[in-house]
Amino acid sequence: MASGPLTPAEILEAARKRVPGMGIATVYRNLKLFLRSGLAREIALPGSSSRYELFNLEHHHHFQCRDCLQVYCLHGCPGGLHALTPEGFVLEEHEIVLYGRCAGCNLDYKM
Amino acid sequence: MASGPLTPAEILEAARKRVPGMGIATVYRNLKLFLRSGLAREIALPGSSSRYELFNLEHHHHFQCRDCLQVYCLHGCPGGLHALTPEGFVLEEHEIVLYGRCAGCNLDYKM
DNA sequence: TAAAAATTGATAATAGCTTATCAGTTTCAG
DNA sequence: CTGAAACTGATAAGCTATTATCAATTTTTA
Repeated sequence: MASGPLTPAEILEAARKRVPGMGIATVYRNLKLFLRSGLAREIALPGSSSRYELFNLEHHHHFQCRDCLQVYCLHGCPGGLHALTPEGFVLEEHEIVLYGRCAGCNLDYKM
Repeated sequence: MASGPLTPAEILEAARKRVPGMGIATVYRNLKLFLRSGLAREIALPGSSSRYELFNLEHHHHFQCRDCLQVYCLHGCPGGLHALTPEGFVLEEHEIVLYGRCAGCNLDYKM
């Protein structure tokens, strides 16, 4: 299980550990099917190409380390987002991304 | 004042109302300066190119309409994000994006 | 005001990601 | 088996967004 959503290139790299010789086209092809059928969703972050994750996971959010750029899944959700929604708007979904420094990079920094 | 963060193309379009003949290169050039000096920040959303907004605004978040794709600024912040941050991680910033239907599109839908 | 430096718009070039193509292979129904 | 349909990997092609280039113009400096 991945620690967070993956870019197509990362998906390819991971898949090749089980299916050596897989091509990037297959990744994009299946990704598109997964997205269309609602099995996966796209997470866009500044500075890199979109990442994707399976949509059968518990509702959660993400943390990107400013140092190693790794994206981690978090547990839980602060809630209270309806309070931000303007009059007349309908809130359907939301995405929260935290930015900072992960434990590993934070440690490196101190040494 | 814009209702939300703009793509480079939208920035160009807006700027040309005041400075006709401005080129896209100038937009990117100045955007890069703004970003480097911390005057502007980048908002990435799935499906479109990054949007940018001035960073001298009150802390706030965004709402994208699934219908017209317009991005709106919201007021306020739910807080409580430190509770999501794993042990050993350092939280520096965060971004919240709500998705749904804006008042205008919601109205159209009902008619 | 003259020369140097900085900025501009147009557009060519680049870069990166995504899709299309195609021949070879696999799957599967009959 | 057997033929049709679906799928595959490699790679060419396409597409967008961004950057580099360059001559012309504007601004700055002394």
